[in-house]
Amino acid sequence: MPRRAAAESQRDRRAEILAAALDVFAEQGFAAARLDDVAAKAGVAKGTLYLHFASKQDLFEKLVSGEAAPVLGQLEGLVRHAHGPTIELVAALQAIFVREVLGTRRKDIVRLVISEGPRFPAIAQFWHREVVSKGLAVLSALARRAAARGEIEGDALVRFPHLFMAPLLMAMIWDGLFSPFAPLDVPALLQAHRQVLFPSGGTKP
Amino acid sequence: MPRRAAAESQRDRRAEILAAALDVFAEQGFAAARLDDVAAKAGVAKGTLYLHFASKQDLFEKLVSGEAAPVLGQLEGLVRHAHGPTIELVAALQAIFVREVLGTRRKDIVRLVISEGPRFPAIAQFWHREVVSKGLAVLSALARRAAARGEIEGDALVRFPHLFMAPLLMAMIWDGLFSPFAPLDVPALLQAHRQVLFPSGGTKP
DNA sequence: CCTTTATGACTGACCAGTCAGTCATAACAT
DNA sequence: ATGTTATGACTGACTGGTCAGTCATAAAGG
Repeated sequence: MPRRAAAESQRDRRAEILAAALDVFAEQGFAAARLDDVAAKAGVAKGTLYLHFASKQDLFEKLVSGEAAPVLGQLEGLVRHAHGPTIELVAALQAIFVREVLGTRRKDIVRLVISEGPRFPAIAQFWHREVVSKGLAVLSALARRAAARGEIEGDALVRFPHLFMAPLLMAMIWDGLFSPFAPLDVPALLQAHRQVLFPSGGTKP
Repeated sequence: MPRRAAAESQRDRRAEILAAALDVFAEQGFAAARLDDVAAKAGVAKGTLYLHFASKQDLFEKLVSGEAAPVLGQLEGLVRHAHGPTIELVAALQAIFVREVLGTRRKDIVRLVISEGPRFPAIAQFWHREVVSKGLAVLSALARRAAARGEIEGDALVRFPHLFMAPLLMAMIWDGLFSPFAPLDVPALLQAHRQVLFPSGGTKP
């Protein structure tokens, strides 16, 4: 086998293991997850896990630290090359979040960070530095743009872009907890949120 | 010991065990929590736990199902006997939440429900029925009141009272994850949220 | 005494992590 | 081409430690 192909199959293996690990960790949580299950789901022997990751914790940390960048990139690009009413921009950002996070297994990563983060300070810190603070900076810029265009009043959203995120976070948690017996109409929730954020319908009052 | 006193000391024991269990479960999560630790912290032997609870899971379920009612009662009372601008009512509700949930170990209960709920459908269902849906009903009534007084526009908050709760939820999660290295100014966040909800400052435009 | 309540040593299942051994493929030799 | 040796990814039975739950025994209460 040429060196290139070997390196590729190596990466594939690793990716398979990470995918299996996501399944198992998302379903069981860190402590209850069994590496035998991860190995079985990945179609490898347990020993193989240890050729790619140093320990259960290492596997977990690699898993939740791996998927961060691309979505943030999309958001940043959208805001940087923005034109038109900010309410439409917000709708587009929300749609990206719904499609790329709520609609994929990335939501499970976020839920794992929320659930297990308190016991893994390194993960919490990484996520705050690499994801949360960057995301909030983008949203704050968005709020500044809306204020400059006269679409919103006050500096509340510039100082606390968290207020953009909060309903998205709630949707994610609701989905994990209650959706089997009390589903939440997320698009309607987000539309309602835009109504609240832009009471005049997105135009200068 | 008269029957009354015996029953009381029985209840005290139980309360001590539940308090210790909250400490341990909140710190470790369900799976990693050790009942030896709970017993030690409660000052009893491990066998004693099984005189009060049938199993680890039973203890956990009793723990997260026990603390729900009183706070909701406060909220309901406040809204029922309301007078004055709704923005002040909202500020009062938020203050209750900060004092009675964020400021106590009740926040740990909520975090446990969020983290472990997906693996304990009975708990998720109980909380949705007894806490979440009741809380949302109160908040929806609040929104209807504000709309009737002309303090807000549209029906977004009536249909999705979730939008009241979302920042409180975010504050709770942020506190558990990031507060050691990136504390959040919760009162300022909530004030900003009120600014967004009541753009005209709480008076009819 | 006799009942109720509490104890903590014990058991058995469970699981992270190990490591001696296998085998497909690569590299080299003829 | 064909045979020979080297490599290292992969395997899975095994080990040692952990912990939920039990139960024979002891204390406390009346």
